[in-house]
Amino acid sequence: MSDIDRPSKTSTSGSDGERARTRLSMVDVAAHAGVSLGTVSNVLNRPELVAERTQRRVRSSIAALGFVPNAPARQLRGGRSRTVGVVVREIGSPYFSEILPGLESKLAKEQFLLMVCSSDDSPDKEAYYLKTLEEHRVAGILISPAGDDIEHLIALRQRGVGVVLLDRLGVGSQLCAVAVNNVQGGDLAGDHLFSLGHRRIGFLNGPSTVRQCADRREGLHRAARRAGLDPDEAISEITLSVLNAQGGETGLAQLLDDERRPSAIFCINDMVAVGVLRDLEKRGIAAPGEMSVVGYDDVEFAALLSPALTSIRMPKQQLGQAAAELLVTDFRADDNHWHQEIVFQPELIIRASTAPPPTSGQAS
Amino acid sequence: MSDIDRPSKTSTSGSDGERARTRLSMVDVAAHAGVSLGTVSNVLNRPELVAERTQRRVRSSIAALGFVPNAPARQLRGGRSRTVGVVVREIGSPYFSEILPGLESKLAKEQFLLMVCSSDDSPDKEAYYLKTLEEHRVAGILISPAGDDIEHLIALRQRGVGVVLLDRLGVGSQLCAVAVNNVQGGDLAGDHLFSLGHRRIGFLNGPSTVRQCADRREGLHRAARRAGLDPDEAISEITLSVLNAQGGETGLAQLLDDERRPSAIFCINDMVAVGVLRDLEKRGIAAPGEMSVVGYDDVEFAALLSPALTSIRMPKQQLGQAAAELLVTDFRADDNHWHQEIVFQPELIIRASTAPPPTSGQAS
DNA sequence: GAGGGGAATTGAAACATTTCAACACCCGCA
DNA sequence: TGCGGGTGTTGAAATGTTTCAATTCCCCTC
Repeated sequence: MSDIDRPSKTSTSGSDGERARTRLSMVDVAAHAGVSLGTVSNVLNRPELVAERTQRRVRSSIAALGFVPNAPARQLRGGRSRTVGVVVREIGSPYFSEILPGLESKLAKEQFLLMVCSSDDSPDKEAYYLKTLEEHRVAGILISPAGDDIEHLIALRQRGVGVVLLDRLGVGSQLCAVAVNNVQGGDLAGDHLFSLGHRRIGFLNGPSTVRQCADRREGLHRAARRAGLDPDEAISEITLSVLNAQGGETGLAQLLDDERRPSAIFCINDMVAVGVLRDLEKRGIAAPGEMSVVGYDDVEFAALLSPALTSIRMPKQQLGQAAAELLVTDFRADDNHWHQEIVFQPELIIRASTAPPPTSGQAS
Repeated sequence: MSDIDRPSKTSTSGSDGERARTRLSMVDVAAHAGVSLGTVSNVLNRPELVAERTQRRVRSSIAALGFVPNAPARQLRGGRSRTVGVVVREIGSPYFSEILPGLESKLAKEQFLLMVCSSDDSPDKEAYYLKTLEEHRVAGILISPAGDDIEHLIALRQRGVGVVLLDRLGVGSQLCAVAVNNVQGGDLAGDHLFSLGHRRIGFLNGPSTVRQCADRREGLHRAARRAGLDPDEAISEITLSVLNAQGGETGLAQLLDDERRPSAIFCINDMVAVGVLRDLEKRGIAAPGEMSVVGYDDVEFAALLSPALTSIRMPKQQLGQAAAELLVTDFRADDNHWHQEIVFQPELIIRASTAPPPTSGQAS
């Protein structure tokens, strides 16, 4: 139990000189079956052109030799590939891991293989991955962009790569996109807190270069104004560099140090909220008694936290599926293709982490 | 808020006749720069052979034309590719999404691209993906196998594809493997419960065709015997077909119907435990007062459940990283390569979901 | 002024496919 | 007997690279 960091390495027998030197090619199959190269290809790609008898012969040669077609070579001549790239901002986040299954199931059905990349919110790493994916001649790319600028994605599209924005709208609709209305999400959260009577709320946001973050802030401000408050007065925003539980803890510390401590906190995602809740408990501050907390994304376990987390639900499964569908139709629509934007609406899920502020002030 | 299922589709302007017809190749670059094809290739692959002046000329032609190398063609001639396949059992599970980052970061550093596949525990789907990955000539495959049989993986290895078992040991060490000792994990959980005084525990297990499940059961039985109990008496095992919260709820229902209701439940993973906790609360059964619960995996949010979940921690980050490292050395070790198995030890994390049984019976 | 040697460049073969025009064969019909 | 028309099959070109032996060029030395 204590040697968790000291894995037991067990080097065991078995040097393998067995690695196949050279792979078999269709030429070998053709020779073995006594037919021409073209016929083997036809058996594989247009069997209706080949006589029954010949087909059987070729197929049994394939099986006998253990021939495995070479997809790259195939693609070289044939053109399009059956591969799509997925570039997410943080592969480990529950948010993306709840989107991925929707993507995967849809694309697997269409026989696509997924190349999954994590930009870790770095535009450089994103650029590197995009370049690499383009070199691999993927049929399309699903991406949740790291930065605000998406010119490079439009250019990519013009070079013939299908592009669908995930969780983000394009500018001037030059790209297909699937997104959730983040302004609305921020508004819902703010509206909920303000109408509970909160007059000053902390906002643990991500960098505003991330579009989602900027949008949610806008929604939050809108809700404040609608409640008759000055956003700059009512909202104390802190920019986190890491959007996980750790970030939530450091953000909370800053908010508590504030001379005008807020009575509620809106967190940019559920992981941040988790950190806040965890730290509130450690500090002996009651939630929601002394401090209300709202999360974002409504990941699967949000309902199971203590207290159960009020959050903004994103239809993640649908998001993934819709994106995959858009990409697939993008392929099919050979020429005159119209860019589509699908916008889902988020939903406020009220649970146990929000309540009116301790000394319910001047409610409007 | 109510139209979450009715996304607003906004078809907008922009049919693009812009799609590039034919891609440029190195031949075009060569022509533009006034050099031969071979020189362009050298600039890209062995710049030390090419004169400064020429390099500059070629590079500026590449930039001017917007040339993008063709990775498949490259691979065709060059041999090995920079792609690895990852086949997990359930892409959406928090368990795998906590392993993936470790893999990704390590392999990204080595300039590999990840093809991620989800077998959904179906050997057929797994076989399909393995075939497809092999056709793509991936350099290697990291896999958490769906079934017990891994002969096909050994064969794959012999055909020259690097294979590393993830979260599972091979038989007779014919493959590299990274795993956590599951027998030990089951033992830890059982030992904890039995020494708390529980004499009958429910075990929500997965299908025993899954090796991990069989191993954990073995550990659990071992702990029972060590506590002087007959495993068949002391353990009431239920096989779940789906290992998520839903499965946990249905499993709990069965355990409660049992004429000899257990006083504790050991769940095959944390998601199942989540379902159990959720349903216990719904039924008004106190945890851990009336029913103790132990999870497995110790996913990130286990500590945040209510009550905080006692669980078996797997070093997931390290698991991913170690697997990636093993695969990379597998590539480098050209010939006489020794298969390595790295076994991590799990750790019991005691939190608030376990306690002595209500009427502490005859403690040994 | 001839020859040697190193650096830079070239040309062609090779990689494993797909595609397509051309060919062979067989059958029925005039 | 010759001929048209399928149906199957073939051969060769094309795809975008890498690799490597061969070649050119230039400078230096004797």
